[in-house]
Amino acid sequence: MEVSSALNISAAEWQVMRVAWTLGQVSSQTVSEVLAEKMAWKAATVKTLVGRLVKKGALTATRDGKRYLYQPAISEQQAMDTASEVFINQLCQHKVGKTLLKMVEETTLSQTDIADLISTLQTKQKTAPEQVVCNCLPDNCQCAAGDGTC
Amino acid sequence: MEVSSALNISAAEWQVMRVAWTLGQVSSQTVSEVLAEKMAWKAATVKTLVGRLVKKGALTATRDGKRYLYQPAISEQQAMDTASEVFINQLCQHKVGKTLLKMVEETTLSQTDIADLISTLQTKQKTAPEQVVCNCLPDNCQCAAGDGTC
DNA sequence: AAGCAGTGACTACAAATGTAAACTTATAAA
DNA sequence: TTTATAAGTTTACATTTGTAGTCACTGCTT
Repeated sequence: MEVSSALNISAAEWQVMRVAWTLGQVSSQTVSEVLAEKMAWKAATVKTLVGRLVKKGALTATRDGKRYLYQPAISEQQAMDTASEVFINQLCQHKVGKTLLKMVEETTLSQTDIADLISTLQTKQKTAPEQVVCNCLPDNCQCAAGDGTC
Repeated sequence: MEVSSALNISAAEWQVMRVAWTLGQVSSQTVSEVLAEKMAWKAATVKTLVGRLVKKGALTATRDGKRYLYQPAISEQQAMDTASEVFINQLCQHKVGKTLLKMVEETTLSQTDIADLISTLQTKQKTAPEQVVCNCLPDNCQCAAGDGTC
């Protein structure tokens, strides 16, 4: 089963979370400063976003004098994994491989990342199917080929 | 530069596009039937979605008697690549590798997909950096480690 | 020719999202 | 203690998104 507390974080909110995840604990002002150039948001916008994140349970607030310090209530990796899952599940399973390939091609990966990926892939290779069937249509795929390859 | 016709397709719309991409050409009724169990949408909902997709330029409509036949105006792979890019760019670059790994672990990939991935990774390995620096903060990373590793 | 049934077009509407102004309140400084 | 100010809280508002009802039109059928 899946706990799947979903907790969906929007794109704008995600930016705020990244700062919180990176710094561990932030004031809304810090977030504003950090995202100043990248987002050019007014302080009010950041406050709204932070407020929504607290309400959603993605951030926890701790009083600190006149202000609050916010800390992530969920781990970045967990959030990213959930987001990845949602993203992948939205795609045609038959084409996920191609898309993953594109992502690997377009992304800068570290030696470690690459080594881990290769290792995992080699293991998967032992039991991987010849074809991953398209799941865009119910049961029987009616696509051109008619063999589930879309 | 980037043409970046973005053309952002929502989650619900994506479901419709998948059917269109798979069948090449569809009537709104076909979409309804195909997504019947998976989405349980009323016919009206599908029509709205199709309408929006046409307006967005993701689908093209061709008259066919009393109805229209819709065909994708953009390729699935292109759409997926764009979506991937947007998704990846939203994440901390330092952690993209871990996330990609998770995706690879959680996804069913074909022998070909795996072979292609390994091949690409081995090539990247030759020029990959030791570390991918976190880009969650402006210039100087202030995270714990202070060395850009978040 | 009249009518029915399937389609598209228009309208609806709440929730989520992106952005932000305005108001209020609680400190820190004077 | 008064006050300036930075924070948080409330309110605002246009879009987008998810879902769907309703109305009008157009061929196919009798």
